[in-house]
Amino acid sequence: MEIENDTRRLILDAAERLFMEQGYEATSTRMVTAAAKVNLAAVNYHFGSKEGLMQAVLRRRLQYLNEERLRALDQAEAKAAGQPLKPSQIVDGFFGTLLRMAQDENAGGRTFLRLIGRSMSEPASFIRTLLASEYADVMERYKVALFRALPNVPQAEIVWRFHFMLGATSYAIAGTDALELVTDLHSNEDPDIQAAKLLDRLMSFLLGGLRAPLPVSA
Amino acid sequence: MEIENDTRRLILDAAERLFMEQGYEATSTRMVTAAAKVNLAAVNYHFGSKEGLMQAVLRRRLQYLNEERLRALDQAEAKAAGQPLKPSQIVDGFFGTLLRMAQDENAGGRTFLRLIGRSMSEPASFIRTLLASEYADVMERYKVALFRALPNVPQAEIVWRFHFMLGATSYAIAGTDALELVTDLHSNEDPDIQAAKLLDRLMSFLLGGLRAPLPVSA
DNA sequence: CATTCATTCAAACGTTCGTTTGAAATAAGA
DNA sequence: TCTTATTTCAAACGAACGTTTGAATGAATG
Repeated sequence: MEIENDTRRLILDAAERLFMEQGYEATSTRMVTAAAKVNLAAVNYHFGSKEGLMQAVLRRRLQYLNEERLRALDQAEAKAAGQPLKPSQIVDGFFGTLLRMAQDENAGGRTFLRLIGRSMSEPASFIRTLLASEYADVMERYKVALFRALPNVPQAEIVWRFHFMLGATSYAIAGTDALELVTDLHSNEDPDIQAAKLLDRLMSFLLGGLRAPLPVSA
Repeated sequence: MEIENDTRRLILDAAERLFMEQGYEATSTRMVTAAAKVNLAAVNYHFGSKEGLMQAVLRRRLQYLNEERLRALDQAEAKAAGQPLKPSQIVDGFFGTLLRMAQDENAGGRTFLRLIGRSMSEPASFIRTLLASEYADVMERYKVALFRALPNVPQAEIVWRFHFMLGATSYAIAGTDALELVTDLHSNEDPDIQAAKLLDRLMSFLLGGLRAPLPVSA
């Protein structure tokens, strides 16, 4: 009766959560199928392999995320009518779009957000290959926008700073666990408010870094 | 004839490199002992378990690193004679000390640098537990120094920004692989010069983020 | 030289892994 | 309704995993 296969979605949801919590290698197909309450063989039947499952998990969310990112950039550039964008607009289009997905449970919510943060540092090469190909277009567009927005900054420097921004972001969202390494803050706030505050805090930090004085050696 | 056991060091060196390249889960004890050219049982004989090996690998370098960090802070505070330090001094003491280790092959060099970057996002909980305990003292000292250096910034905000700095750094050093996701820069420069430039670039970015205007919601 | 101790070694342990199989169940099409 | 795909299922596959064992080896000690 369903348009979308039920078993597929159950597996994707369970895998998304488990890959987020334990990483790719430490998650077995048996854990996934047990959590999804489907037969063990269903992973290989529907996704071919564990690798294929991971790819499907990532792609399901990344496609929507990166479409939204391109849409945000299109919209800002249309409004700017040929003028360069402000760096804050660009940073918000890229990182703000990501963090706002955390408040959309249909788009994976915080689980997907943390999965993305973790996936960026997964060692398995097929994961980095997938991320690279899924990100290629959107990365190119945003790089060009930043080059235009910061014409006095060497392009190599901008690329580096983009890279630093990615790191700060993926690490910030990958784990509250890692955060507890740094602090012993415990908040009882509404998670949505927490997420909004994180976005504000992160945006300030990223923009400060992006617009910092150039290093002497550059 | 050796003071330090030879097999132990061979295993630690091989494990350091393999854990760095493939992560903890994806590295088997058989890979380690094969690379070290020692018997398979040597890991369990000398380190008790694979977990014990990972702990020894991390501890060997972290102890030296964090001693150096405390030394740098002691030295700067002695020279300041009670006055608060400059943020740049503190950031350099923490992150500069780390990045300068990359140029010291006796301290693990770039291999250890990248292992640290990767370990920060390893999912295995015993790794995060180890990192938390190894970092506890040094983190506390640096936090206090930052609080004093930035008396007008809410302490919670400083903790967050420390966290963002950790993320930007660990990600930046974890992989040239990940970097190639962002850019297609290929450099033929001397690795030492590259490392020095990375330090300059990263320091500029981190300081810019640390001193950025506060978010409106803060 | 005899003895003790730490280390190395080949072999095997039981477990878990990702994947495959072929039959049973269910849905769809003629 | 009969037939044909599609999907689910229990069971098993071989391979690789971390770890253990007990004998062989070597160095140090008396």
